[in-house]
Amino acid sequence: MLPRTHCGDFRRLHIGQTVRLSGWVQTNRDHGGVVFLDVRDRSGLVQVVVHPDVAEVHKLARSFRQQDVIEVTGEVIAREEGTVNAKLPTGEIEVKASAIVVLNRSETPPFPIEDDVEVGEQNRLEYRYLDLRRPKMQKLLQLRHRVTHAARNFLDSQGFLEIETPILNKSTPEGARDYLVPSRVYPGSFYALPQSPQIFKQLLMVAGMDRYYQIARCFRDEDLRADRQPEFTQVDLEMSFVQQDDVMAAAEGLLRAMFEAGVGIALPEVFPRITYQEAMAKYGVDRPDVRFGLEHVDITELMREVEFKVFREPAEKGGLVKVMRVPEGGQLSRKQIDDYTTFVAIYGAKGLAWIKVNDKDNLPDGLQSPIVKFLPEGVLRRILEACGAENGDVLFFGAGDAKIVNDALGHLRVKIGHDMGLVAAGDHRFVWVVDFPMFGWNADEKRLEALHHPFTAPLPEDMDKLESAPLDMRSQAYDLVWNGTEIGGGSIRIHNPETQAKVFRALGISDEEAESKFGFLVRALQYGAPPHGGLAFGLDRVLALMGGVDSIRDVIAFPKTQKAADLMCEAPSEVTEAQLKELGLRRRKLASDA
RNA sequence: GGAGCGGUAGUUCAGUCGGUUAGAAUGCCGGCCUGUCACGCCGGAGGUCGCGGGUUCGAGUCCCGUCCGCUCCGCCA
Repeated sequence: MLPRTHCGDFRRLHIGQTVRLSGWVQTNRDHGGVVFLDVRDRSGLVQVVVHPDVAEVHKLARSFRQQDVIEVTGEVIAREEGTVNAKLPTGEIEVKASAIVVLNRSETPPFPIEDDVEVGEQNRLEYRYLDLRRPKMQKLLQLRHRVTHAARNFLDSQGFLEIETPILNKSTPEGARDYLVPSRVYPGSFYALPQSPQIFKQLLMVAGMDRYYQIARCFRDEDLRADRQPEFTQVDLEMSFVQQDDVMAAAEGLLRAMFEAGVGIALPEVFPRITYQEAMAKYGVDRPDVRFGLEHVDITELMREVEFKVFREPAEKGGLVKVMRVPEGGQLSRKQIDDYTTFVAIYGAKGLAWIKVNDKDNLPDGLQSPIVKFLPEGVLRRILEACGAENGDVLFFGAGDAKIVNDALGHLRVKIGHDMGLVAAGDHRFVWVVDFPMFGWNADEKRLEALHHPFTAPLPEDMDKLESAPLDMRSQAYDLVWNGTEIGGGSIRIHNPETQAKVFRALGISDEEAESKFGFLVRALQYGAPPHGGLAFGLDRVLALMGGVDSIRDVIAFPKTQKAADLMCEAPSEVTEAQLKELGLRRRKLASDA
């Protein structure tokens, strides 16, 4: 029996060699005398030629349809570098078939199994096994394999142990909504699927495992986006006896290995860092895209004295006034500016003030703007100086609540950066964002909440602010940002029980509550927990960016829709009355039951 | 919870101001063609215009509701 040859292995073949290929019939063209079969497997496409003089094979070959599965035995009669036919767009090899075995027939597929054919998402997801047969999807899953394989190799080489943690967990408060699994043995009680292996990896550090990693599935029952699925994968790691720099260095090494394997690009040894505060000030977001400028300038102080209420009131009442200079933005049409105004409204901005700088040495007449008449000449001059305006620029202003101003101008900055072609193709910029605030303010519940998670260690020098000024406290948390997308994040954890108790109290978690919800962690910290910290990469996001696709669905073999449904197997689905009864649950009364 | 876009042949789409029998491309089926490779030529089949209701002499088209897909806001420690 001949060894099977992958279509993509044709470079190893030589003319005259007898080969056996198997795969799917991509096209079948019959030209009266000769049948041309394009046969594809995951590694490539070859053209098989069946001559009428091979009678029984010829008759069979004519009957094939798209996606029939066949096995062909034949002689290699041409290669691209060969002599017979120099142009073979279907592959670089031509095989003259002497025998064909039909392994299976196929229905006509519901959509073409080809790249560059627009197919609706609904069809792709319902027939995912056919969608995945397309070469592009094959390549994306191959990319995923290479990257995870490289991650495992790298982490293994650094002494990390791959350890699995439970999928059935205790539900914890805080954080995302849990997916719940009812317990049969304890009717009325539930497990929760892990939002991340966070607590378990900390317990593994207490357990002396020193360096842990896991390519971990995580579950969050929240509304979805192009970059958010109900279940997703993290490359999760944790290290003992380390400080922030050690974790970041390990993460940089890991990412370098993943990048090299995934896209063959060598990343720098060390990634630049920016503080959270600086990121928010310059870019309005905690995940800055640093491939282009358009930085923000805070002019709140300048606005305290002006008459213009729209700018003065935020300055007086703890809000924010920012300007973003767009070089050469003076060419923007009124319609484009109106579109940007509509755009910032998404983020709650009530308007978008602008000034076109026609002649900066002639104030105020050299400025074209609906708001110039409200601002004194001296203030205008200082605004222009503050942002370094030149003739031909446009300045956009945001004024109001700090979050809204930052959201609006932050997103506007990215949009204009793309619209004006400031983003160079193939440019990859990584930046660490460090010194995150320890807490955020939950206005609805009127309490502090953990910005990262409640186990994150504060910066030691900020510890004394815990009672006096908790919102000014910074943590030892860090995020890694790639071209404006957060691809990973982590922190140094709290490793002594006293500090952990203080942080719980600051978060409004009573000692009793802490005991009932995190008691096992607190108890573990009491038994000599080593200093530790770690990080997790969002694998799906990393792969989507590497693969140049817009949605993480394209790098997940069997993803779900925006409403968290699996269109292929029709999950979720109702279960039988008997199953529910065993769980002590009752079927929800449906309108159709009435 | 909210905003926007979409749903018409197997697929991707067009369908004007509400007006005759809802079209195109591709795929599919049949026939022809001795080297094709987006092959070509001839013929054919294929439609619950997402679903329900309303307005109208008349609805793919207008209105209301609803379901599904996508993008975004909220949400996502």
